[in-house]
Amino acid sequence: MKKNNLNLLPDSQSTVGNPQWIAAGPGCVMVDHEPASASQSITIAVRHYDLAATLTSGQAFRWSWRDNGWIGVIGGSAGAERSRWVRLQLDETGIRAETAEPVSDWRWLTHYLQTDLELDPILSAFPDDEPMRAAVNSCAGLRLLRQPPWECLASFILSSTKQIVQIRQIVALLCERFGEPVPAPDHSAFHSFPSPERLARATEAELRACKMGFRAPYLLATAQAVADGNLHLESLRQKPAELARAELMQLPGVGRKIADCVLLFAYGFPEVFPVDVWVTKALRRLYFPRRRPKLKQLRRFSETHFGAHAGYAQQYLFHYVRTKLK
DNA sequence: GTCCAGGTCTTCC
DNA sequence: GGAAGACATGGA
Repeated sequence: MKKNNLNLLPDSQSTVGNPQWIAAGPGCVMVDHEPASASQSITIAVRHYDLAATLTSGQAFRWSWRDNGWIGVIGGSAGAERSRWVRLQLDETGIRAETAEPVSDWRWLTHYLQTDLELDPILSAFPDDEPMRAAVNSCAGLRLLRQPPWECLASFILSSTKQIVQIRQIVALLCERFGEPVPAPDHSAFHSFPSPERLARATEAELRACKMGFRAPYLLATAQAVADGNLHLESLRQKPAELARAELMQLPGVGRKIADCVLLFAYGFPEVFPVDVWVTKALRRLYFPRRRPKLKQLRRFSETHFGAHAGYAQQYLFHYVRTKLK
């Protein structure tokens, strides 16, 4: 995986208004923004943030590198906030963000990117062993995003036995066909992630036409469950991880692994450690090279070995094994 | 052409 | 409870 070098990206200037500054990240204080200072660009001061690794490490599936920036659409939670087109660039001062329309409150972005999170205490809490040292050294600055639960849940239902590049294709088709248009520069076409209500009205055949195969009935039934109020995604935030996981696993097509991805990438439960084929490979190769522990044994090991920030440790191992140990 | 992909579900023992 | 096979599709 190609990493962003701080010196690679040009420090282009905004053509609309003056950019705002947010001081964030380790040792910095978040500045509160009042509606009076609406702007279409901002620079968020961060340290230890590998934007490329973070946006391409299999957490989110809608980011693409174009015109010297990372283009994406960030949606709100529970439909309460609109979706916005955004371009991100990393330079020596931080993450520069551009939007298509003026923004007065940028917390939707800093929350998504988790730019106010101090990374060092998390890395320091990892177990002091060779695999973790190697994983951290190979992708220092990798972060966990905080995604809208519905988009995260639906995307990971589509992820089963799919390569990340294919998940991206399916999600792109789904957004194009069922999402709402989102304002973007030059009248280019971007769409929101479709709501559960919209997908609940789709037919299985329409969903299959997005190349999701046998996952179509799972996505449809889950969209209907959420749209009908049988599962309140927002209420899961307040629950213990075990209860939230059990509720998610009631949904069709959602097993332990997909539930854990949602708990980690959308709700931010720090101790949750999703075990997929790559993490299984990493754990067996790095921690049990002479045995071949079963999935259940690996889960038990991961629950005790990686500590309070096991979720972060998992993402480092996942990215490490995918990019360096293939 | 074959293998495999950020799995889950059903069936069978 | 655990193993095995089915499920769609396309990249490598």
